[in-house]
Amino acid sequence: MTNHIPEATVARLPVYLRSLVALAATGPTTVSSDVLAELAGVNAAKVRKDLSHLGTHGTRGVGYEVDRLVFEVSRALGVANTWPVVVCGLGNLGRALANHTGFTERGFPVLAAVDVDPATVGTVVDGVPVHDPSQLGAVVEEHGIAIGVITTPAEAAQDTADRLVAAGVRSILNFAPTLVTVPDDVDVRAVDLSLELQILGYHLQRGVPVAE
Amino acid sequence: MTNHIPEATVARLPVYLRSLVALAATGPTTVSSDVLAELAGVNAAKVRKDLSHLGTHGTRGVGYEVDRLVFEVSRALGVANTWPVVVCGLGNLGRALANHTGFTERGFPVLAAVDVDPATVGTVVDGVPVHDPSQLGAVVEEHGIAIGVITTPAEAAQDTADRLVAAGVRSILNFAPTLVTVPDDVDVRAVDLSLELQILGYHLQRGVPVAE
DNA sequence: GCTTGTGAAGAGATTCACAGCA
DNA sequence: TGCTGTGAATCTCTTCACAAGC
Repeated sequence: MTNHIPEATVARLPVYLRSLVALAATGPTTVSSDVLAELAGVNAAKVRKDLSHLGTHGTRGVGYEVDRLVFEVSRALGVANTWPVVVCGLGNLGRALANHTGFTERGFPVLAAVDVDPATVGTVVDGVPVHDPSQLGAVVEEHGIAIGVITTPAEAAQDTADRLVAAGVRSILNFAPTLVTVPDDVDVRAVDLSLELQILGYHLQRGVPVAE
Repeated sequence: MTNHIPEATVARLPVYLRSLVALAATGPTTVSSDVLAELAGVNAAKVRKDLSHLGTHGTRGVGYEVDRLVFEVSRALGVANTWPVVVCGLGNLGRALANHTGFTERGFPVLAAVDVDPATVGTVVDGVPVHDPSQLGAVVEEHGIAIGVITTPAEAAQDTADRLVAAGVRSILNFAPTLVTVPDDVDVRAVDLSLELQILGYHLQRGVPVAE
């Protein structure tokens, strides 16, 4: 039932949710696995199997009720929760993320930032107060920070991760192009922008496109 | 041999390369699969199997020669090539990426940008000339653009992708939170920043950390 | 009719475990 | 002895295909 959703499915749930919300805005009250598959860019069997992990009930011959599906996917993802975020490192990327409206919209408000630059510490950038890294503990406690985003240079990433962990943060999104090591009970996801380009470059070089 | 490297391996090659380059800077001339595994955050058997796809030759009892491995991984990835990039959409994220030094360093110089804002079209932002979307064809031709990065709002993403494809671009990195549909011979990779946070949020809500 | 839900088959990736070699 | 290279086993995810039900 709702227990133990495979990781591959979890990674697709936000995509379904996105598609369903967009669909709901355009009218239809029910949707078939075929249509949802098209909207999400996957195949219909996968949609059905994924949704079956939520203990959903579509109607044979008809499809799924859109509103109910939005509710069930949202609940599975825990979208009702709000998880405050701290952005660590206000370079170009950090600033862009601190200012990214999509985060707040989806329940991930950026409530604080930290940076080593004494000139920015103490100021408010795009509505986000900037603190010194040494203050992370207090910042996390004050704002109930649940997620740390690392946008420092690679050299500072591990130190930043250590500070986040020490401050009690157990979820980290790491944009620095380096591995960060954390205790087992901390969840790290890495996003390496250059890596994505390198993968595209690999295919370009081989002249072999990949349908996706 | 060098033919047909599994996608999962391709996705790890840049990580190995990153680790190897960092390692080379610190001294050792050889590296075992064990050590490389540690640096890259994977396990040793995976490293060996991945490298075997490159037709590498380590030395039993010793390990791999670092320089040679850097060369072989680089060649497999086609890192010697330079792939010019156009950034489409100069919002916060687009600006950050246009200005991202890591791209140029790794062979993906951002040579042009496009944006719908008439006030920025014709100007140069952080050394990158900004054009009108209608000029994409000319821009691609002039700079030999190989990769298009989409950082527009979701509503404009499909239109932008269509223009890129029409201009002859066959590799797209899509940051817009929506599916873009392209012909089979075009390679699209999607990076959805909110999606990454939603996956972290899922684990938070379940209280179950994931070792990674 | 049409579409779900799901066992079973298939494909791919990971890990094991060990023979082979320096 | 130490470490690679790799078949075999295992695990995970995907896809097929069809019975069940509206």
